[in-house]
Amino acid sequence: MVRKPATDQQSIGRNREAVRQHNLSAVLRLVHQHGEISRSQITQITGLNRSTISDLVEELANLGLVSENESTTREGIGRPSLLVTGSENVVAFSVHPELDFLAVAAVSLAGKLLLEERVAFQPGTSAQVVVREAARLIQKLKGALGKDLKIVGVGVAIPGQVRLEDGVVRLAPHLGWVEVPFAKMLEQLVNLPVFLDNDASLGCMAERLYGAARNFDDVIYLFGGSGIGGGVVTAGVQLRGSTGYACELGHVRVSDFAGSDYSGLQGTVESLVRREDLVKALKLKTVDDSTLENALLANRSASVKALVEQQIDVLGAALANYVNIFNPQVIVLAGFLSMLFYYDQERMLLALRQGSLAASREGVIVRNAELGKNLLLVAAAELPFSALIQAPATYLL
Amino acid sequence: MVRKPATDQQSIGRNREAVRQHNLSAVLRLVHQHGEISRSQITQITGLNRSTISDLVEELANLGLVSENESTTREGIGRPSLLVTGSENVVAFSVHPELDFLAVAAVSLAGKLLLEERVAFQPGTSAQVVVREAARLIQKLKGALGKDLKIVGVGVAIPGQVRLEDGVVRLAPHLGWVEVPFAKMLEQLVNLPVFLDNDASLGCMAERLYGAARNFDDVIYLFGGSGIGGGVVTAGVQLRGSTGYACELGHVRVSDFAGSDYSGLQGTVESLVRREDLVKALKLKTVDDSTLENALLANRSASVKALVEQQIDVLGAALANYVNIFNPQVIVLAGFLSMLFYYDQERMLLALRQGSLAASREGVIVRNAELGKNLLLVAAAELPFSALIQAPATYLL
DNA sequence: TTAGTTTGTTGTCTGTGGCGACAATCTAAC
DNA sequence: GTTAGATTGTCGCCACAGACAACAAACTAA
Repeated sequence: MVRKPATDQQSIGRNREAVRQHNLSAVLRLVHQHGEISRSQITQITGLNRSTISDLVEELANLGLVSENESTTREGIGRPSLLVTGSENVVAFSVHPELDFLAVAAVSLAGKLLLEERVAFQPGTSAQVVVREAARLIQKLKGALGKDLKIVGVGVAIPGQVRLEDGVVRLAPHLGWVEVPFAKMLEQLVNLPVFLDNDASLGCMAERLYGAARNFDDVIYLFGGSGIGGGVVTAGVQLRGSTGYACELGHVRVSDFAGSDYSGLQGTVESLVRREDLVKALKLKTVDDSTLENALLANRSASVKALVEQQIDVLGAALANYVNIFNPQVIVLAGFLSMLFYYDQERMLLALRQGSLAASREGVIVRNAELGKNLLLVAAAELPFSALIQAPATYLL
Repeated sequence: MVRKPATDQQSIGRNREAVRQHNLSAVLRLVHQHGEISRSQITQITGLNRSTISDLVEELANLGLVSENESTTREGIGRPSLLVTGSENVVAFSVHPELDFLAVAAVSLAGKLLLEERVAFQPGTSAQVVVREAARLIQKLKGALGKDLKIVGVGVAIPGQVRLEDGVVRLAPHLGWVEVPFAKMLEQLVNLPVFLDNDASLGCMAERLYGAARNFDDVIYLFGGSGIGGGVVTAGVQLRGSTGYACELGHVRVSDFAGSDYSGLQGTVESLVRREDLVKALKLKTVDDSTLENALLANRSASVKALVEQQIDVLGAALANYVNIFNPQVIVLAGFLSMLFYYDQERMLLALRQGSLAASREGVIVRNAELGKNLLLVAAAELPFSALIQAPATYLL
């Protein structure tokens, strides 16, 4: 039951069925994205007729995907419009394996994180064990959620490269996984469709839907953890590449420097902008982001300052490259990269300016991410949801 | 009458009109791309019913956009299908200003280059003069083409950055143009809608439609002339960026080298892989591509070899960056970059391998461009044609 | 309470694509 | 040359999604 993540595949010809499916899909997408939206808003946004929207919403309600409620707030003139809400009974599970923990959550179609479980792991735990544990936690959550549920599937955020077609983890350097058929393994245990994606791509999607890149159609997202991952949205569409391995923004070479990154490449951003170098320079052991940030801002030593500034310069040059390539509207920095930006905003922007073409960088906004650590759990659930939204009438059979 | 180049803007809701327009558009696009295509092929590709296709083709024929002819070749079993051809009476003009010449052509909807005019110019000629000359040549071609014409518009290939919305040339370093409202200027003289685009983007589009990247949906195109320009297609869509200045692949920094490129950026591909360095090293004056290639391959001096190999290494590293970022299916090298690839294919591929992630580069094909110097004239005509194809029923009023 | 506004509902209409039957026109085999 | 088989074009009819108009419902503002 391995399935591709839903891409907006539009066959060339368009027939009646396709229209109906598209419109159902459009309405459900609006409901899902807004959490709660009035019929009249749907009418406005889609451009369809009132009666058509009425019909579409009724069909979605019959499918058990949305529910209609009378508005509670009294605002505006005229008859109040009915509010359409994503059903709380339609849920997806999300799974997020990381270096030293595993997180599993249940998320409702309305976008609410219903339940969450976290388990600590030894670094280097095998995929086998992680999959088993994920399956166990999913069963546990399923039990806790009650009976009347429609379960859409499982979304997994992987810190590494994923083959989207069949959910194989090609390489997750920090986890030490190579060619792990994660989706297949987990599907056999939970008997649900499992979708995988790269964590940074999901982070990008989440920031675009709910965070710092909301309402932008051309976004660059950079996440700094143990390595540096990236996500790109152009013209409102997530960049994936021919086989799903695009957006390796951390592995872009910007220098002749001979040090190498986690994947053995030289002179890349990831090899020059390293969280562990900061941790080491600050003589810390802890790996908590906020602790690191506080220590960084409190520290006054020249050597630390030089290191940070060097990282800022490299990151700024990398951003300039992305700007020349993508001409984005907004660049969102997440993880420890946020600290670098906060540390000396002007310096980073200067490096960006120096390396980019005037026209390309015009109007570019650089800002820090808004969403916290639950980001990825909500975003991963988006994978099965988007498959559902793609084909609302048929997906749940 | 300035217009945006057509982007596949689909409003969220889909009504009957939109369906009809989309299907008309899809059929016309197929006819245009294939030049000549049978009804049954259209039926297969679109997935629509025979009778629907019949209806759609009839409507397009009534609009004067296509014509139907009986097949001349006798192939296959069953009743032979009617061939649908783009009308020869529907034409677009294309304009290509370069450093030392101006080319203007008339291209039919069937994709045939009907007529062409070339005029030599002094480098540094003002935009005013170029526009006037372009208008004169367009009028001349119009006169030569006869009476029964439907003229779709004018497409212009600019060697520089273009604001797509209103056709302003922001910066064309080799021409010495800054902030030139080229589209507006030309429209006032010829009274036709004028569309501008970057030359490398158009080259990319042309190679994808008719050349080395045919049938690929994830393409990177690099053109080496006096500078280096790029074009990118991802998931079948041309990358444009938020305001149209994306794909400046030549201005991507890959080194700490302090030399700067035409736009003053340091360590970029364009600053390290320079055609004029090759010309100088070979002690040539001529700037013809084939002469340069012959001289390069004939030369045996160690210093030239070192220079070429250095350029190959830099270009390979840049390609590796693009591969990590875009995960393409094919990389197409055009202009003098073709020579570098031809000179030592293995060396360039080695550099690519060394700088890219294994998964990202899997299956990537590197090849030279196929289309010659008329490439851009045909591609530029694509701009007004794609506006027509976007709205076949209404575009010509 | 009334006028004005906006929205939901219902029944009807329109237009586009699907479908089946039949004719047209080919190839292949005898 | 003839016939069987296959594919395609055409025509008439049907189904169905969305548009539209009229009316009812439910609000605000005066």
